[in-house]
Amino acid sequence: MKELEKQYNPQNVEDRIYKMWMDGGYFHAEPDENKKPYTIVIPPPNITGQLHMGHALDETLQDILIRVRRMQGYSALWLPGTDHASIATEAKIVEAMKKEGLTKEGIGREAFLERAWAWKEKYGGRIVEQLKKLGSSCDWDRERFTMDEGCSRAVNEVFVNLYNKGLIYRGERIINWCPHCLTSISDAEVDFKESEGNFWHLRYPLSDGSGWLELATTRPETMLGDTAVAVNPKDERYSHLVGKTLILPLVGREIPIVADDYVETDFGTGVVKITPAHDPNDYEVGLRHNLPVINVMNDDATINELGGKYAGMTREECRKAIVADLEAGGYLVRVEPITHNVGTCYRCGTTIEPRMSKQWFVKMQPLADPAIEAVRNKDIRFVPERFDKIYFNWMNNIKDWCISRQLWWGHRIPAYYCDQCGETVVSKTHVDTCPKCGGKLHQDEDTLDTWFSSALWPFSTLGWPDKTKELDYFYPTNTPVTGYDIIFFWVARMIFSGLEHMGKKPFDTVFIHGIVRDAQGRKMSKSLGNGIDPLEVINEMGADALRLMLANGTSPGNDMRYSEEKVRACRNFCNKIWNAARFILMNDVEAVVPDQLPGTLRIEDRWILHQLNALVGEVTENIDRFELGVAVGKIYDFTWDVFCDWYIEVAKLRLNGEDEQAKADCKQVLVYVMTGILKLLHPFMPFITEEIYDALPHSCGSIMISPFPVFREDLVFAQDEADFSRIMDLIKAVRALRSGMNVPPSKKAAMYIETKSPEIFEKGVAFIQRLAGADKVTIGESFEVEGAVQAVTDSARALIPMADLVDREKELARLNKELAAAEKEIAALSGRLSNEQFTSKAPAHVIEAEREKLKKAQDKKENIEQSIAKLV
RNA sequence: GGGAGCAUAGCUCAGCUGGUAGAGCAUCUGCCUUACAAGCAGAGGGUCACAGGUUCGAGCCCUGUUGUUCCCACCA
Repeated sequence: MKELEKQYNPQNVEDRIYKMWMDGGYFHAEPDENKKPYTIVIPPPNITGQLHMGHALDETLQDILIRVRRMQGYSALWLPGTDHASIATEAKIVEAMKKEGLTKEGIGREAFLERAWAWKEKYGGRIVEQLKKLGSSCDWDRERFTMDEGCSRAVNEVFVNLYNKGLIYRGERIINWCPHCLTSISDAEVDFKESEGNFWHLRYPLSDGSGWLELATTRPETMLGDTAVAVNPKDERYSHLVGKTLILPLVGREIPIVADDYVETDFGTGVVKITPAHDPNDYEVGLRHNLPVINVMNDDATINELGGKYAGMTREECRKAIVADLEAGGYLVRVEPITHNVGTCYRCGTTIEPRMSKQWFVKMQPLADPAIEAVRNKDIRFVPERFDKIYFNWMNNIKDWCISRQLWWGHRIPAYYCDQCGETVVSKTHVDTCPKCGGKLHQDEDTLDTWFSSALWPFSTLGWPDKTKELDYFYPTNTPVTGYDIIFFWVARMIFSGLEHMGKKPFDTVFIHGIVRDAQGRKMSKSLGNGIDPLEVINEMGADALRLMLANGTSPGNDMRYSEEKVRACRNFCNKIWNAARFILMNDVEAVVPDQLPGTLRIEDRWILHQLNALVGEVTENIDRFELGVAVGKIYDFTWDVFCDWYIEVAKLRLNGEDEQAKADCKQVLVYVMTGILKLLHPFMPFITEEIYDALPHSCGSIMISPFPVFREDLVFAQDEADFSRIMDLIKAVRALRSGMNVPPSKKAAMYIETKSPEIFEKGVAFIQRLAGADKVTIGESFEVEGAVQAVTDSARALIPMADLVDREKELARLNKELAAAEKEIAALSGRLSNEQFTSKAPAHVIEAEREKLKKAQDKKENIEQSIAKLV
């Protein structure tokens, strides 16, 4: 039998155990017709990423779910992998090249991609190694990468299918442009941030010299591209001007005054300058009124040659110059400070420039409809349910998805253009020659949005478009686990992609969690420097302590706060289990047969087995309902307050005794209950439970493949449970009494127990002696004891002769206080029970429970009264 | 402008379909009781944000108010 160290030391355990699991192949899942499948696909972390608390929470929750199902006999597949993260990775590589004095354009596409793959080889594995530190039981044999061959094939397949169905198209639209990343981004990738700005009130002169029109703008530099000014058609202030023209200040262009409903009469001056090339709303107005589109900016948001003397300036420089010139020209009326929302790039934070551009789009409406229906009819369910509203809101208002990126790192768009005739060919495989004219084809230079490939993750990773046995068995998957912040990016897109390409939903339940904040409730961020490194926490406290903290502290969909005290408390719990195990092992349990109970059970055995069994039932239910925090909280309480504080303490009586059979029986129960606890706890705390399981007599090679406990009718012992609780109540009452009188535990005293149920307390004599500081215990109906203090419960009175300590007046006061409390309870309960409304309307089990409580309160009151009588 | 979450002990949070409030940490008292001082035994501490309503009964359901956090839309 293995010896356990005095204190649990995770550093000595975790890596060794993880290796043992890997060597055993326990993480690997295969299609198995004798088992039910259970599948989770990991939200693929970025290859550039480093493990942070958000991952730690996400992975912990997934690992809990997958380990439970695996132990319950499912073929449980947790499919891992990483994301190429086009924009983030490319930015990092460009950054690194900059230090070498190189640019992307300088080295060219091919050389750049070589570097990128080298980068992936170097850093892509880092995050994977970090996931392992958490104990993640991913099937590493099936690890995938969004740009590996299979996933890339799926991407091309999807692109071509959607194109052929008319659901992917290329077009010139106004899109979100990041002047720093130099690429388009999707609507979902724009972060609106509140910022302080100005409302510049300008006046544009009428062409006929009859006066001015005042308007207000937050972006004066865009006036270079103005092609109209709009007013509301119902606005009587301006109706006489509609159709007239203005001379655009500084530029001199003649532009029309148009009427459009888009303009609100009560905002600003009720006049809007229209810049179709640089504002999505203006673009719409421009379409309706056939206005020219004048793009005055370059890719990097500097002013282009159409900007005349401002050409070459940045947006910011141009704004200053224009405002100064407008003021000098008498066109600036006033400047009004204003706070407004500015769109920024979610990757780099640069202000987005809306601009006209030719890009590829996914037509969303036909894809969104079935995706909405799947959630509406509960085919796919969000946990917690409220997130379906967020999903509906997004899906119902969805616009076409801009999927092309002006980046090199990613899936290159499988579209080819003919240099001769201009024909567009979209093909899964590389093509060189134009099918129409035989001319030379060149491939589109752009790549796809990184989320385009992650949208296919639940089936691309299982081998689609091939019909693999894995795809057949593991798809639809079951439970993606992710933060509410990526519902749009990932979850929504997996739903419509799965429905469209597989014809089946990608999963049934989306388990949503919140984000991990710092101790003050702030979001952890690099700029604040308040991030906590999970790896450091693991080093210091152990992975199990961190996992327990994350699991215990979370309720679905809600944010949580990280605090070191919480982890420390969990670390202490690890030590508690560890020491309970040490205690058991100290008692030479080699002969114990695992998973078996002794032929004869004592009252305390039945009590603990009843409690454990009830716990198993409850915990299983909680887990099925994704109430993981509640589940592990219950196991925690049972382990500490029930098993350690009571059962182990009473077990010592038999273990220290002479009766060898009793000793053996007790060890059997100890190991049985301990093993039950370890199994329940294993999904939450895999390392320590494995280490202890291995040290105890056990029946499986590893706890992670041992069967999860199930509720058993034959382990319900309600009567013993109730009887033992009565004994415990008396012990607690005596302890409280002694503590209140500052009697040290070492001071033993005789005890006379007056009770109507002597048979119960006869069974508890030894426990009372050990745990309530009694030496000789006598049980009967009534005793005459001089100078005794009395502890009263509903089923017994304990008289303890302590003449030197008894203060009659104090005793009387204490008992009267208890009497008053009992009477108050009786009044409340009997009031309720005599209320006909209550007895006729409340459910039977509630009434029964109330009667039971009343009975106990009355018994207790009677007992207190008798105790008082003895004092008088 | 639309929507959602949160508000419970000094702090951080549980409280599952309404049955009469819990944990961890902190505080106080007493204990080295041979698994554990990262521990053991006790104790104190809450008009469950506020105001109404439904109900025999509300922390939980409904309405409104306040505070707070967030999401979406977007303000020319």
